[in-house]
Amino acid sequence: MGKLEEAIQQKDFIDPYHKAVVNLLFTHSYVVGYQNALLKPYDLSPEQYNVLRILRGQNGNPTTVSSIQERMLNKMSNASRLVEKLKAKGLVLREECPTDRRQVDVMISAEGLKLLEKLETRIQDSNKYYIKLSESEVRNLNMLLDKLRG
Amino acid sequence: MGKLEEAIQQKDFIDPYHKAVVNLLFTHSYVVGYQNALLKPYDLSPEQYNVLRILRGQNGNPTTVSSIQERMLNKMSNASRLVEKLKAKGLVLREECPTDRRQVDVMISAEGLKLLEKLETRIQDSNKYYIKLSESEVRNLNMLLDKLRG
DNA sequence: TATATTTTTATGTATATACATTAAATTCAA
DNA sequence: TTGAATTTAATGTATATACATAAAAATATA
Repeated sequence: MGKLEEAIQQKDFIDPYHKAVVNLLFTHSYVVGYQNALLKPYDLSPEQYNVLRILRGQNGNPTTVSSIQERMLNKMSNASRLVEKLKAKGLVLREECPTDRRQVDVMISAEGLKLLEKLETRIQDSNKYYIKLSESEVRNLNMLLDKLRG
Repeated sequence: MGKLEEAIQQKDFIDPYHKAVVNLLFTHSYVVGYQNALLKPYDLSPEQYNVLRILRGQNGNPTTVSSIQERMLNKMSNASRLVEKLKAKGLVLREECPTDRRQVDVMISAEGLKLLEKLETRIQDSNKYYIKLSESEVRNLNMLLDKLRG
């Protein structure tokens, strides 16, 4: 795969910033491709997997839909419908919040936890396989992405 | 925005590789948000804009749909329908390839070129505004993304 | 307290994506 | 040279995304 210019046969970028935008979009597609392939047998999308992880991070405390939305990777996505899908698969529990009836309490189910556990090592192996960077380079990349967003 | 852990209130990543995946998805959403906002008044999606740039890069030579597909940022997207949209807006020309009737020759139109030109400086300014990295950091990021894909 | 404003979730809708399938044209091979 | 295999583009379909709007409940204000 290698250099962006060769991968997409484009070389007339406005400047390195524009190239970075294209590079991010292209690398995103590369990563999501592997994620989809791994998660598809389990009938999960990458964002659904992420929401399950968000819920597990609550250590048993219920979370509202808006709180999930804030933490989602795709800000404009739709937490409500996503939770609905996960509930239909039995991976989360959803019930009216007793203190505020507008809100909805969402929790990961035992089945959801089991699925996450089953996926953990597969994902770890997969990530290391297709991310062709050393650990220090990955840390550097994380630092730059954090800084990029300011 | 800053550090990923704070931005999405998640800190239990499997390892730096997994964090990089999440960071890429999140940063992608950040970037695409700005791209959408900029392009929306012109009724273009980021990938449509990219295809126009691919076509301009051909310097007047027609390109086939499969060739566009290969160069697109989103490998699984649908070049055929995207070209159809751009044609409906008068931004590209499309006609049967004379030497191979399966193929379709696509070219950017004068109107398409004019639109790209109009967008150029806006995009350049916008990119520099929301990518909060120095030029050397951006180059470093591009290098790491290229290397990531191997 | 009654009404307006805000918050929270759900829904509507157009577009985009992922992926399978179809249809037509070309190339390959018996 | 005829039929099989391949290539190319288009279409079908389910899901996801972007964004507007609606509906219900809570809070603020007159």
